[in-house]
Amino acid sequence: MTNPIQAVRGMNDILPSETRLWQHVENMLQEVLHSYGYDEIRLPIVEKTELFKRTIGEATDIVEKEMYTFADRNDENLTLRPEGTAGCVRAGIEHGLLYNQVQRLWYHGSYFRYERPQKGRYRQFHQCGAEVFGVATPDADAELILLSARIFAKLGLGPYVTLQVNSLGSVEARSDYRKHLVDYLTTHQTQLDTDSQRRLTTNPLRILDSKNPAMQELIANAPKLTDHLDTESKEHFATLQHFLKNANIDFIVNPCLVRGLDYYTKTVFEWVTNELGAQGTVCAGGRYDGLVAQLGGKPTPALGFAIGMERLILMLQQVHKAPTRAHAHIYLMTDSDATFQKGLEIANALRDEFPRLCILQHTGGGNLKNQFKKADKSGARFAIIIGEQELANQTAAIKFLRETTPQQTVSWLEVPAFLSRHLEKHLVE
RNA sequence: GUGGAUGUAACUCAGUUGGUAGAGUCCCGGAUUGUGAUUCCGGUUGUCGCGGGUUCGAGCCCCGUCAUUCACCCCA
Repeated sequence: MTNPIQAVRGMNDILPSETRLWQHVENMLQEVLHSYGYDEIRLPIVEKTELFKRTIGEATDIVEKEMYTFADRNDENLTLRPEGTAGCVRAGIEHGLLYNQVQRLWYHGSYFRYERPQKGRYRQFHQCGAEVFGVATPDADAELILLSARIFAKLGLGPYVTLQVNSLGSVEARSDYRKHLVDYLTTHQTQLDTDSQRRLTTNPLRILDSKNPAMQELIANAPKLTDHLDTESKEHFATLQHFLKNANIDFIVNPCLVRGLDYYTKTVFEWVTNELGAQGTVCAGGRYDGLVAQLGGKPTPALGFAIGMERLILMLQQVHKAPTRAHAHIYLMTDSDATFQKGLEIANALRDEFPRLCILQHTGGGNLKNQFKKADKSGARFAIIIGEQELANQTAAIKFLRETTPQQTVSWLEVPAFLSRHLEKHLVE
């Protein structure tokens, strides 16, 4: 045997034992988003590199060292998308979706970042994102957060997540604050750890987010972003909190919450959990009022969030013990070419009659004992046996695999009626 | 990019100071030539991640490498 080729590091196969759960989560997300009036948009996986450099920020880790970037055959510089907002805004501008209108969009797909894989963090990962364009007022922020809260509630994850919110203020207020913070930190430079020394020039706001216990006192005494907010942002943030309280959404204001991407303004929020080890953020988002104009569109306020699908799935697997296997409902067995042929006919007739049923017809030969073993494993409630005897009599033997009711023999024509009598209603409607 | 842990059967894992590769589950056959999940009997699991080195001899010791995993960094 030659050496088997393995998957690329950090890029995972989602196996049949997991896809049920993925489908369940995806269906639920789609349902909730639709119920809030969001429309799906499907976007390319590859964009021009320039798009991400201009939106995410040239000095961020994502752009500096985590992008899968390559030149195509025409020497165009392209990148596998590391996040969704940039492409969504690009498409919105390109197709005139953002001009003088309110637009609610959602999307779902694969993203790529070249990082060391870890629990809840992979090189190819999946996000489900939602974006709202054209609303400047904090009611949109509130609605978006409520939508995310509904998703966690519907998945039964409410008790395991907490909502953190903060406001970064306007672009001007933020850069003003940044100056104050850098001044403060520079005077205490000797107390900074090596990571923070580096961040002092690249991304000083992130120092507030440091996990190093030795840094906490220094951070606690640092100038507060809240004290440097512009009046409009303050009011915006206050109104948002008011809406959230009245909607009975629990949240905590975390003044140290700083998102990693450059384009955020005013509201930022994260849903975090303790169930995932170091990767606690399962959903994150915020407002980015400047981005549309920055990419050449008419100035348009906007906001959105993204959910990390792998993290959501990991949480569900950890918190509930979700059944993940598909169950057959009926296992159909035969014992010769002629009976197999008849079995195909009967199975297809049943599929016409009951589209929801999963009918597994045995293939691969073997005696009946063997076939019954497989039938048992399939999870089916009924085994339908078409042997030579049944073929001659135009009947089917139907055995109850999960209860002690004795096996019955019914004519071919009566099989559908038998099943509608005995199977759960939702399967045979 | 940095640090720790782990790679033995399809799966979960043993493997003694270095001396012929093990168990359970699964799978297959039989007890029951047309009836499963229980029971009993029998059987197949293998480049011990890969490549070097030390040794009479390496799953075990040494070096390298790849992968997985956890954490840092960063982020969903």
